[in-house]
Amino acid sequence: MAKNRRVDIKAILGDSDLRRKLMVSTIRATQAREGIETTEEQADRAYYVVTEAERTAFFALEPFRGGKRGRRDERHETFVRALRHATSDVRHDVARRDFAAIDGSPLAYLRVRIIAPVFRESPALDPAVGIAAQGLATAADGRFVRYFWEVPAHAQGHGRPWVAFAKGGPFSRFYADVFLVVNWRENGADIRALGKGRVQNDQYYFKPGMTWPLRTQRGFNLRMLPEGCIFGHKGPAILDIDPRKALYVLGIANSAPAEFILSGLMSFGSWEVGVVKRLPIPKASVEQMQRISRLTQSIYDTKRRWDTGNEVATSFVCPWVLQARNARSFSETLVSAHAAEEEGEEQIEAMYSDLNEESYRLYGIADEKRALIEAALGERAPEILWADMERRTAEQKRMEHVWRLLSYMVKRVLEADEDGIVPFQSLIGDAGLLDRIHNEVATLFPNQDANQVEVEITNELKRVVKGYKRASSIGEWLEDVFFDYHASLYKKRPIIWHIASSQGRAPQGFGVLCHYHRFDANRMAKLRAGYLREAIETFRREAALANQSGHAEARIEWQAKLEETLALDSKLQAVQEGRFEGPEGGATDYRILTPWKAPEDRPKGWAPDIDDGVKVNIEPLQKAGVLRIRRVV
DNA sequence: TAGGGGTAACTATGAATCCT
DNA sequence: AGGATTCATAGTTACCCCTA
Repeated sequence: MAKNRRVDIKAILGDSDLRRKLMVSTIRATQAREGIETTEEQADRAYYVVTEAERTAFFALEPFRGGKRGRRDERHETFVRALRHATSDVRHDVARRDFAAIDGSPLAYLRVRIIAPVFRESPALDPAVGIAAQGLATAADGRFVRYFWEVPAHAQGHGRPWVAFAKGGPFSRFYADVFLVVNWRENGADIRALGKGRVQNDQYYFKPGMTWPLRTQRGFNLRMLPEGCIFGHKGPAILDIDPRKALYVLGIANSAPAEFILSGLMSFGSWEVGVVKRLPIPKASVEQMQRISRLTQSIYDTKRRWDTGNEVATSFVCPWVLQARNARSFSETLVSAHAAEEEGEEQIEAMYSDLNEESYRLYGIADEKRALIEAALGERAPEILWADMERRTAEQKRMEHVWRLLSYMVKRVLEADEDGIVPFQSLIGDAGLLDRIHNEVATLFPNQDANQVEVEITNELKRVVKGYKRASSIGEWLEDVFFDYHASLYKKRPIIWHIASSQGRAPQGFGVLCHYHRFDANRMAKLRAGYLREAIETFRREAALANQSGHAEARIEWQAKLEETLALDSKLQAVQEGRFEGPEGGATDYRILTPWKAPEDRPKGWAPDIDDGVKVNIEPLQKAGVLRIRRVV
């Protein structure tokens, strides 16, 4: 893709000579387009008048419009009086430089001239093709909103306690995963009971439509809203759309000319409902409509298909590298995953460019005006397939693929495990994590030699790539890198918890991975009485053995592991009991302190309520310092 | 009640700088 | 040199309030 940097506007405007030169030539060019010959001198004089004269007058005539309560329109008279300074509070003289400070203001008049015909010829989105409305505001998102992975799948869906919730989110046109859920027990009884939130337009909840993030600096971006979701105040929606026109509207609204029109309508940095309602939707022939719809559908499909490889998307199937076909080695797999991404991205770029072409045509905007619009829009956010990895190098993407694969294998191991607790080292009757990962490799790469794949994975992990911690083996990666990566992939709401006897990259005497969904009071007891007890006994035995056989160094090593693990056990005991001393919520308060629950309703000891979310439940473990990384939330 | 608006705070990122 | 830390910035979110 060609790199075209934007002109440094600030530098030009900061230099008065440059500014003058630029403006004088622009004035002459603009006049010439209207068929008026202008000499350099004349243009220079005009420039002097509007800039050096320093002030621009604004007249606030709106209050004199009349009409409403049978009052006469007095704007003319007021205007004349204001010219003579006969009235106050009507005329406002504003310094030119203040005016210029408002982003885009120099283009406002131009904008009106360009888009006025569009408004005359095309009906507004609402009510012509659908209705636009704000949605649910919980007023306590921390209490009512979760990432979908935080709550069990069987509790999610329309008619269940947790419902998919579209509330803005990162920039993405056409398609965006709805990765949040909102507590909608008994029709949102808890949210309504709190009384602070706003349950608005709920007759439209669960209907299919489109939604957009209210505030984004990267431009207007509309996406499909699947059936069965609730939409939010800051994630408003367009609903009740004729299904035959839905894709057409989605395509048009995401086009460059639509963004230009919308940005002319917005007064502040929000794509308010009122702004989107007024977007003119051009009339189109059946063929034109089909063409736009086809392009839109293709971009949507491509983006959605890509998301099936994203572990933290609701549509996840398996990571991208496992979707690669016909690869004979792991490194070929990586190459093919990258090729698939590049190909998809090229396709959506091309389709988006076609869509823009078609949209300009439908809006009746010809080349000359189009050039002005494109200049005003500047460089628009490109269509990107792997948005999380925008502006990353091929090396970084390659490493990300490797980490995602390992992450997926850990997830599978934890989900398959009967108690959801997997120790790093093998204990009696329980294979260690590394062995199980090995089995996963064999299962997931049935046509390749598992050992060979592991060697290749290890070679990848050894590479030095910016932003990725180097690891010299899969085991090291699992111990030192996995949890940190998992916590950031899962946006500080990890569901696999790495409990260890030491933090950071220090070698761990003892470590386990626990699946948060199943890590209840019983599993905590089992962790201590089973896994930890067994490790402690082993370390004690080995220390004694080493002592007997005179291996002083080995004895010291086993002794250190033993002490570390005993310390871990006593920290876990504090969490298990919900011990607290000192001030409430202080550093030595190891209770689960659900902020929205009264002290008597909070869990007693380690009895986490999954509905309270990861943030609240992981806190005591973090405080006790039993997690592999110091800070998760 | 619903739409609109202001702004502090948070978060991710990347460059610069410091530390070992 | 490589990692950790700091700082600045842009983009986004949370919270609160106003008004028709």
